[in-house]
Amino acid sequence: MGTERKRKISLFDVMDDPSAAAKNTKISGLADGGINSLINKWNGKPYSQRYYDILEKRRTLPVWLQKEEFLKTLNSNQTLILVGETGSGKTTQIPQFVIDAVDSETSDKRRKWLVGCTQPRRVAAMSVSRRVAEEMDVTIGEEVGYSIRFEDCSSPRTVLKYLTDGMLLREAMADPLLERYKVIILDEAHERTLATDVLFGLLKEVLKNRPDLKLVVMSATLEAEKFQDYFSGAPLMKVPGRLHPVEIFYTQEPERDYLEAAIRTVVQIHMCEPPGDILVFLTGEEEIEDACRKINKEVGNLGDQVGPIKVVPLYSTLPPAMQQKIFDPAPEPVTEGGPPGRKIVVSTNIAETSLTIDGIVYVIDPGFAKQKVYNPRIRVESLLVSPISKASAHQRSGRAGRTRPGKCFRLYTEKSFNNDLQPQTYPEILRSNLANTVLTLKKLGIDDLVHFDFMDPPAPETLMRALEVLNYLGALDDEGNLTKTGEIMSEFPLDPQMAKMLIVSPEFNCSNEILSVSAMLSGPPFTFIFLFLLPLVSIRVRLSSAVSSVGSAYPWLGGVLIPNCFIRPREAQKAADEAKARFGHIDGDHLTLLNVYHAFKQHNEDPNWCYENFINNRAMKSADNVRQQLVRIMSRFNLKMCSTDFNSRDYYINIRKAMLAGYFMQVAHLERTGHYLTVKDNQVVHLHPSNCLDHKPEWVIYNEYVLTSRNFIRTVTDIRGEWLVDVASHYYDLSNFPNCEAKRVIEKLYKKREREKEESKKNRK
DNA sequence: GAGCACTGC
Repeated sequence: MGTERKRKISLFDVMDDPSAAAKNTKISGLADGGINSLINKWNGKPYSQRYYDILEKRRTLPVWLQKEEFLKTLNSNQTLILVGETGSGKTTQIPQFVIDAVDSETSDKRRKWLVGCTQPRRVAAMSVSRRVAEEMDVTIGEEVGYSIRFEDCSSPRTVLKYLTDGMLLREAMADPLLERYKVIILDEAHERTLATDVLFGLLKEVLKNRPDLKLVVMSATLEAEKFQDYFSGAPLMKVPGRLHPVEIFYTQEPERDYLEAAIRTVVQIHMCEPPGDILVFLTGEEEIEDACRKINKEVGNLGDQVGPIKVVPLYSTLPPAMQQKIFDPAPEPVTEGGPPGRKIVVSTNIAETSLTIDGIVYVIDPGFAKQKVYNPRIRVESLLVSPISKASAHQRSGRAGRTRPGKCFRLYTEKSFNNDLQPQTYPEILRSNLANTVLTLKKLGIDDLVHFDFMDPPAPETLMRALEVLNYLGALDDEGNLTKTGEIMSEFPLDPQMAKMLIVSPEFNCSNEILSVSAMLSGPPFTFIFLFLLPLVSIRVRLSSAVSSVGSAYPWLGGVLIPNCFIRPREAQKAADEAKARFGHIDGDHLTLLNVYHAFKQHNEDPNWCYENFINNRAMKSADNVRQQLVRIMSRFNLKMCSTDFNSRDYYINIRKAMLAGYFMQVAHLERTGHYLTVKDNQVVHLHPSNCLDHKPEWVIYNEYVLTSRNFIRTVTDIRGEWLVDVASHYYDLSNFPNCEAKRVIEKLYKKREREKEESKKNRK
């Protein structure tokens, strides 16, 4: 042991590693020369005992065995690909290796350099940076920090910053060469989020212009060679993970009903397998709740011959208190020495990627997940239950081997796994509406999108659609160049339509109200579990997420997930509906949301008021947060905050007109047949039953097009046909309009306008 | 009269 340690010391002492000296001190009792090393070079304070305790554990991480190799490779290359499985320690250790190396070769001790490490999720950026600050024995926000939307926890002293990939993209908009950074680490690159994919292309350009910048791409398996090709043969390093073996079982025959098969498998495991918790992957809330009931019933029928079970559902919209239950221990045996209890977690993909549950020994994988697909032709996207990828299946099975050897039951045949599953899930950029992304790219100075070096180029049609939308919104001119309006739009963390509606809202004298509506329509109202208690050694961050996120991938409007501020508990649906009706505005759902926001403020943001009115307090707080951010951006561009007099007839009219100025491409017309057709695309759509209108308006704008049991438009507001002609005549240009009822109506409206003009002329004469 | 996989600025 001693020799091994000494060997390690000799390997690392090039790096001026204080821990090496500390080891020396400990082992041989030599304080000599170790005195300076007992001082933390980052903050000049003596190391705490805890530092050494953690260091001991850190050194056992697989990645430490390759520290020297890593630094050598990094030293002689501008780009490096690092592949590491779960438990290798790459997310926490590699960035520390990097800052040590940069520090030792920088003569300028004023340290005007920074190392950035991106994460796809905020929680990861926060928790990992906290952990690393602890490991380095510094205060979070000082030498080590993080930066996420709404929270910049870093200082001028910061040398290592964890940030979300989207945040780095935002920084690039202001600092196109990312000049603050010496090294950028793109972590979880295999997830291929929209932001990471854009960063790939951007960094490839930046590296050409900045020979002093280095890039480390960290990923979990499989696609590494693809990354290598993309980054012109950058060296590849592999770090082993640390997972227990997981035995994989397939079914002999394809299962007809995966839900039934999953439940059957749960029961069998519970009856026949040794103790250990079960994780079942299903596709959605309803299915999960259904499965939980059935599992309870079936195991209940078995009586006392089996141990007690605790069945826990898990999906993102579950209230946090309920989510917390996944960490409860398995139930105790009913009688002493009786059959042991078992916890059964029935979860969506959230457990595949974002969340880790320790103690899982058995995984049941039916092989399906809900995935978003985008069809640029009809500009509609929908959630489809579809087969997962091999990478995803691999990640799911890995969930069984966190604490000890486990088993994974795949409810499909081995042949099907080999032949039918695609290796990776399509990256988000191929499944998304790219209006927002294109706007960002334009702002980043990338003019030629066709020749932009995407790792996976999106369909030309998707890019064309995006350019078209941006042109209609006035963000791009006819040559495709960013306009002044486009510049401002790109600064808003919103989809282009919404950004446009905000920018023009002062002209309609209602920017205060449009700000509130926008905030209510955006923001992250999602509930998630936040874990402060991190495992000492390995910090888990999402490994593979073949079935991973789809960002701004909504039809038409490209990217607003309605935060449902209305709570509707199963046991109090009627009361909840009545409460909602009290906020209802007959002209539409947007105005209803405005009512809710105003009421929330009038009641001083009181959580009790929220509870009594079936309003989601978290969603409201989030909306308020978003609103504040939007206000700051508005002020930055001298956009006036104003309101029409509430008692004026025009109060709501102005708001509706301003909304139309952004959302004129999302209009539906009520046909004489009694159903709605979307304008120009002529898709038959239905008002979503959640709407609060008391009538069927002839024209509506809608915020969301959802394809479920029918084609629904959700969050709709009544507008007038005349406004189409007034506010968006460039889009409602009749020479470029498919022949339909709506066209004929608009034609009449134009003629009416003409007549009015004539008359007013006459009257003036 | 219906339902929401998961993220991000």
